[in-house]
Amino acid sequence: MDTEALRSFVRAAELGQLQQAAGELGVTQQAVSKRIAALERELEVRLFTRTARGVELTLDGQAFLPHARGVVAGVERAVTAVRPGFRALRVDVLGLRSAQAVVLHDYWRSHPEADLDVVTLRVNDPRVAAAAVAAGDVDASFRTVTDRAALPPGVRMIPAFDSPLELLVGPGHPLAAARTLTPPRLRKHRIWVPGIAPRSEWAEFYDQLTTDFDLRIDAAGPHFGDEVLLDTLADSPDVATLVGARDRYVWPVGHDLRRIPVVHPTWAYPLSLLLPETNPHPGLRGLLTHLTSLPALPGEVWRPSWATSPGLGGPRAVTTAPEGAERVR
Amino acid sequence: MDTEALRSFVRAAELGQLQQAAGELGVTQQAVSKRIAALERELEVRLFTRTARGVELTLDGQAFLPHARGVVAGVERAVTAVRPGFRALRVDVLGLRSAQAVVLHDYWRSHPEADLDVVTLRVNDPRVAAAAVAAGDVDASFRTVTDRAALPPGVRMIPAFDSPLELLVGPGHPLAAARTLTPPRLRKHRIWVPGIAPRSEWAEFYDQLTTDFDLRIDAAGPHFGDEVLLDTLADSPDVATLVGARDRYVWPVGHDLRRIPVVHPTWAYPLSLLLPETNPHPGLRGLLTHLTSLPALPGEVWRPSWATSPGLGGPRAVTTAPEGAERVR
DNA sequence: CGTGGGAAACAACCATCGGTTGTGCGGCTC
DNA sequence: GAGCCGCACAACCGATGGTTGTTTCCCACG
Repeated sequence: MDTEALRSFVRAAELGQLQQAAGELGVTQQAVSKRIAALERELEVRLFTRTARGVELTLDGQAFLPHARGVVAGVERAVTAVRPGFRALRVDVLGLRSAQAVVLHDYWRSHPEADLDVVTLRVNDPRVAAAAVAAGDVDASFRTVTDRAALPPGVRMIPAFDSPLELLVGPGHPLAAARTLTPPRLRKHRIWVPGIAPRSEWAEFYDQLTTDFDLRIDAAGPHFGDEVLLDTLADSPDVATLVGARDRYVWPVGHDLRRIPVVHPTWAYPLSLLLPETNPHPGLRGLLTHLTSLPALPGEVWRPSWATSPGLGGPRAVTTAPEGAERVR
Repeated sequence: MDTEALRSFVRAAELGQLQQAAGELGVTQQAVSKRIAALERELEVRLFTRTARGVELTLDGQAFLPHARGVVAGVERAVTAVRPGFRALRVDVLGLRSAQAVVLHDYWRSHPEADLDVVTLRVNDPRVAAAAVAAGDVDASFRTVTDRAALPPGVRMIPAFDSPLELLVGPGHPLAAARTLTPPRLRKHRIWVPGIAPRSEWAEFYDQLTTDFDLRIDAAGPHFGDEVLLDTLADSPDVATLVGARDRYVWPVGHDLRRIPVVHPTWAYPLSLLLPETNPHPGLRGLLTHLTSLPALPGEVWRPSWATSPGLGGPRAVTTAPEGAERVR
């Protein structure tokens, strides 16, 4: 079935004339007549009764019309969904349960009219994500490239928001009862953060954390999925892990895991957003505004060196970074 | 855009292979490849990345897929909406505000899963409606053919339900304050029922009513629409009309019209249903069951002669007419 | 490191389709 | 009854979408 035929049918039904419909569609009356005839042949029903001054819907035609309209509208949406420059804002996140996705969800809930596509590129290397941004495959990506030289031309990186870390432990862990924790209390406890790719920004983050606070962070070993991690934590009396405060984790009620904020200082993982320097998606503006409106972390905050080095935008509070938003057209 | 191409795209995306998709669709791999290529050319984006062991959706492909699914499903629905034997049950009513439509609406509300199309044939002659039933254009029609010989072959008529009449008057009418009315009290009052086609079953109904109860029913004159009728009633101190108790009429609050039931006896307009004798629509069964489950009119009931003559099914209560339903396959 | 296999793309060919112009036909309208 | 309006039919033609045969590419495996 040809969607052009459906379009012709809808227009002809609305106008009550093949002639006029043909004119609007930029083809001859005969072409429209053939399209309708083909449709009728395919459906094996008559859609129009032909009268002296046009056409009139049969009952079958009346029943068919709303469906045809729906299909035509669907095709329209389908095309605009991928049309470069018109499609929905497409933002890459690390995972659908990450704090990034939560923030995006919040944004969408407060701006339901925003056309937003949340995708996961399924690549680890942030440089690959940056390349995807450069190529226009995605309009923005919540990734951090710690080495500015690795940023492809045409892509810039701006601070997005700080994700505070929490300790996640099972009920048998010695720290399980704490309401909050300060870094010194975590010394000598084993912190297990599996699946950290070597030389990634996460590896660097935990390296600095380990050094600055004299911790035992075990970032080695493959990650077999959140389920395995959570199962292990639930049963273990001495293993803990770190998660973002806004990351979504779900576990069976029996696990009885505890999330304990770390304070004095709060450990903040600074999330960045990669976006094209030129011709950013118009929908980005709203997202950036939303990001700048997020409240800053309260109290004393620790960040990794790259977030405080002037080479990458300097140590500026997220709440006072309007330039990033303003520079977007 | 060709919906076959969309179908191929969806299937290929699900299977991750053009080859298999081609097999399922009954065409060669090359055909599917060309369809996808055409789609990509039309959309000006790549939908798949080609790998050694199949295809994988690009981000654009991922964004496009749900829309493509929607369109394919829409086409499916559109086709079944008119496919003879599979389409929704299509019932003709005199008007969307008539008691018939109200009953159908009740039926649909109690059976939301029933696929029901309520249509108005926009013809006055019940024989034309009967012909539409015979031709299969509609599956049933709430019409009454008083002369059995006028029923086309293959169409039968069964009693549907009785519609009790009420007097509709303006606030200035002498009967406006009555809670109920008996026929003798209506004598000498002018009852205006415009738009009755001569020799129609409605004309016959009012003829018999006039004769049996010695009324002044003025059934002449064209009907300029309910608005005109209601406006006239609202202002007139001596004009009344008859409406079905379940007919939906709406008027401005200022009109202050009154609906007054007629009792001892209740005047019942017997509604009938025309339906094909053979191969009725499967959905009809549920509707007929619903009709037989409607409560009979309470008290003393008057009906026109054709509803009580044995030639057309005899005087039987609607509530005791299961044969009609049972005989439907 | 070459090789075989699997999957998609490319090429050539052909029937069909969808578009065009030209013409016929049936109902209104005057 | 003549003219007009609007749709259908006919003939024609380039584009399209299908086929078979062949090539290319990537990966796995010996």
